[in-house]
Amino acid sequence: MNEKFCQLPEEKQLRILNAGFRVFSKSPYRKSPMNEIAAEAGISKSLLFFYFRNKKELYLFLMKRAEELTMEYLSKSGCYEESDIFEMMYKGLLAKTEMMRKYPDMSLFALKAYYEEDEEVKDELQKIIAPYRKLSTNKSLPKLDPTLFKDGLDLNMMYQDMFLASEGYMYQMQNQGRIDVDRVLMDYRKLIDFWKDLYLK
Amino acid sequence: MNEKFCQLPEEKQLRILNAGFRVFSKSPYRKSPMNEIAAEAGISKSLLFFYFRNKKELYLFLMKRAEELTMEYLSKSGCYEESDIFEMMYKGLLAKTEMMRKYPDMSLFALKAYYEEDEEVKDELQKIIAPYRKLSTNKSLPKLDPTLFKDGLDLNMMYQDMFLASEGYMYQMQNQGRIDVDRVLMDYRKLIDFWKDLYLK
DNA sequence: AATGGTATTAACCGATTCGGTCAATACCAT
DNA sequence: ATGGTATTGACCGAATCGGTTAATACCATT
Repeated sequence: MNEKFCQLPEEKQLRILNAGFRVFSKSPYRKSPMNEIAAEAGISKSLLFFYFRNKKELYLFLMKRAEELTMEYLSKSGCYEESDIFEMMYKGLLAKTEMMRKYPDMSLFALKAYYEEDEEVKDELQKIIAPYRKLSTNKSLPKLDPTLFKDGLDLNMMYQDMFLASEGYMYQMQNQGRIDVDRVLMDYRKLIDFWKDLYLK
Repeated sequence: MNEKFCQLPEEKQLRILNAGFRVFSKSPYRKSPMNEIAAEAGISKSLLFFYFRNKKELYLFLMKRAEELTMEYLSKSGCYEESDIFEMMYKGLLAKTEMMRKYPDMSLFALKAYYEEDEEVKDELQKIIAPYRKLSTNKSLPKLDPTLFKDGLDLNMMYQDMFLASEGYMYQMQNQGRIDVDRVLMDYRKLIDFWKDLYLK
């Protein structure tokens, strides 16, 4: 990546980043042309090639950024320090919605990159993705104090229920073109409170 | 579509259908080449053009088939006649998993087609999709007998929870290359039973 | 107004890919 | 051998691709 790119005003950087996320999220690597990205960003193809030597460099740069931003937003959300599992999930989704507000296509891009198999980028991509992989470990149940929950409750099933519903939530959000972030958050908050009432003593 | 296509042995028809679903589900219409579909199906491009006059015809044919098959599988599952909401959801997902067994990429194809905006197919596509649209109305709560459920339970929230978790389930399934259908069904059954225990009196 | 450095682009290139055609071939029963 | 059918390789013109380069627009300083 050309150093000049970092010196760009943030608004322009964002436009280019999001254009890249957008185009690469809609087609596989090979089928995602640079001129489309340039057009989407409102700059010429030549300028895009000035900032990034070639397509591969741009693609890997985007993946690296996606990983960095995800880590940053998640840790900034404080969801890791949260001991209350309900608030932990809420903070997690809060972080994701804020990311979607600023980078609407980043998570879709990352998901697609996760399964990208093009020889030209496959190997180097995997190295960048590695930290991402550990992150998806939160499918499994964290440690909980059983005395806080209703007697006889299967904590594993409870967590699976909540985890899946959250995934479903994100899924629904992505399949909507425009996202009313505040509305989404309110709905999710209601769901969390519903669970608290349902599961806690 | 050429009449000869219908006279093909089912195995070969299936190969071609699934190849189409697969390729079109990975890229937008414009970026999905016929020769890739042919190769995936194990036939020559010429033969594919013998069965379908052009790309547009194949694409629209696939969408029509996807819609027919979905309707067929769903009504055959008996989920519409089911009065027990839990069993209704189970039967619904059962139908979907059976579809995924036979047509692994069909639902992804349909989802992508849902948002396809290419001028070449957009208008005619919308006509075919119309029935599909009504189907997604089941986001809203069906009528339920409140006396069956635990007192004070917010039925609307309950349904939203279950609906979202089911969506999350499908989502997870699709992002796995190969699907262990039986395993998936067993897990979902456990989830349903968990809900029954949780929500019913 | 001339200068010079920087940001940006239009025009171009060779290679590849695309949708689609068609004449030729493989296959198979008679 | 024959004749019909299923299937393909080779080909076409047009478009698209990644990438280069020489030219231009822009802007502050003199």
